[in-house]
Amino acid sequence: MASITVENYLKHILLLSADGHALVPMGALASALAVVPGTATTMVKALADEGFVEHRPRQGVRLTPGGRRLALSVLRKHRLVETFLVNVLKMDWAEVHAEAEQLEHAISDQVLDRLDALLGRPAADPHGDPIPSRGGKLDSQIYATLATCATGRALRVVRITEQSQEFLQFAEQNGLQPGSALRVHDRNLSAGLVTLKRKGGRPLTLSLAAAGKILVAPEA
Amino acid sequence: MASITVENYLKHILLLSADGHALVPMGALASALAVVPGTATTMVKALADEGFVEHRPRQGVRLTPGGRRLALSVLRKHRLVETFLVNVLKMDWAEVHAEAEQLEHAISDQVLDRLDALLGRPAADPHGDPIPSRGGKLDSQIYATLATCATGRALRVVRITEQSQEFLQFAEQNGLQPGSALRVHDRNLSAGLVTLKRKGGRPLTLSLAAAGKILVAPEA
DNA sequence: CCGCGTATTTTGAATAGTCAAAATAAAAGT
DNA sequence: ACTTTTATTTTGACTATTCAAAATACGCGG
Repeated sequence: MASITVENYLKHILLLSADGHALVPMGALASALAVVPGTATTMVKALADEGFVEHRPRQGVRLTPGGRRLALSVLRKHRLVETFLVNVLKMDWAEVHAEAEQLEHAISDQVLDRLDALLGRPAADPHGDPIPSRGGKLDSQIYATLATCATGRALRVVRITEQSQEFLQFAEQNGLQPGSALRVHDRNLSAGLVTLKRKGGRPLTLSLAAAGKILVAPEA
Repeated sequence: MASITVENYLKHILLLSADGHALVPMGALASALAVVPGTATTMVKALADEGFVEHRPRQGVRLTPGGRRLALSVLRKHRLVETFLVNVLKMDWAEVHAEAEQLEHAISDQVLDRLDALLGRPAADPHGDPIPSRGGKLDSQIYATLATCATGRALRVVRITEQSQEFLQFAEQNGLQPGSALRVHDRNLSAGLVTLKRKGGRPLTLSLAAAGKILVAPEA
């Protein structure tokens, strides 16, 4: 059985690697895990010995197929647990991340499967992040952000790419949950501001930095 | 934060201590936790340093009020999680113990409270064991067992005092879940056998040892 | 009171994961 | 090319938890 620590390392390598092939630099991994860089190096070498990752010294780490499989199963647990906490226990969208961080290591595949069925086998969690399938497929579509999409078109919020309480709470209070309908009214690059029109709401102005954290898709 | 190991030691001391005042011998604790006796001694001394237990060398351990509080909160988590797994996820009564063993250390008080509400604030788990209240009260009623109760009276199964898969499965297959109605038809101490009549079922014969693990209350 | 068996404690060593700080390699600037 | 900066790795040490095996204390039968 992989320890909680091992599961966390693998999950974060997966999350930082995006295309699943790029090398994740040690520094990035260490800071994601809140350990000093030396610790990450030591641990990554141990993971390499166990066949979970490939370590290119002074360049970074990459998951092996086996490591990826394990990482995806942890991520699946995390996102299904989040979905459960929000949809069934009615917890606040912005605060479930920390809870899931613990539960993802304690839940068995059996329990997870029941939970999945109870939730109706959802494809995405409440933040809009895709949930890996049981078979380990991750539907990673590329979306535009409010900072980059065309103005004027009808859009739908797909996902918030930021885990912090503050930001999620801010998004929620301004009606920017995944699923919300809106359009970009104006974008002023020199001022770094984006103005939105929400369906039946007052206009809202965001900084370009914040807008870049909100993924959107064109309204079907 | 108490580690998972600490939580487990405290929980088992609570479970082995019954009246909450008796000293738990090291050997019993060690075997409940599946560690060698020396390990239990070492750990108990550490727990004593942190104020969770009182250690009487060569006699045993006992929880301090602080240790008891923590132990009860772990036990509450364990039993509410079991209830959730059976009542909501429809898992098998006999297999939830091991699952809860993991989850009890990963679930926050906040999540637990929502779960408790979802379940209707139950007083006992699916095995019939009482669930400690949020305030840390444990309703520990003394029940008779099938090995000791009066014969002929209408009874109801209250609890199975045995965690093993085999036994729970056996009990389930023979209609001996908490709540089942039955009466003791005959008890033969010299042969070590107890014969039951279940409401609308064929008679069933149990060993005295097995009968002693099934707690019953007189039918209201 | 003495020796015996059993439960408990001690001692020494191992493992997993971590940090601090020194050493090193690679990248970047002049 | 030479120096500086920055990222990574190494080294030595520490904590929590565990085991194996040796030492010790306790209660019991004679």
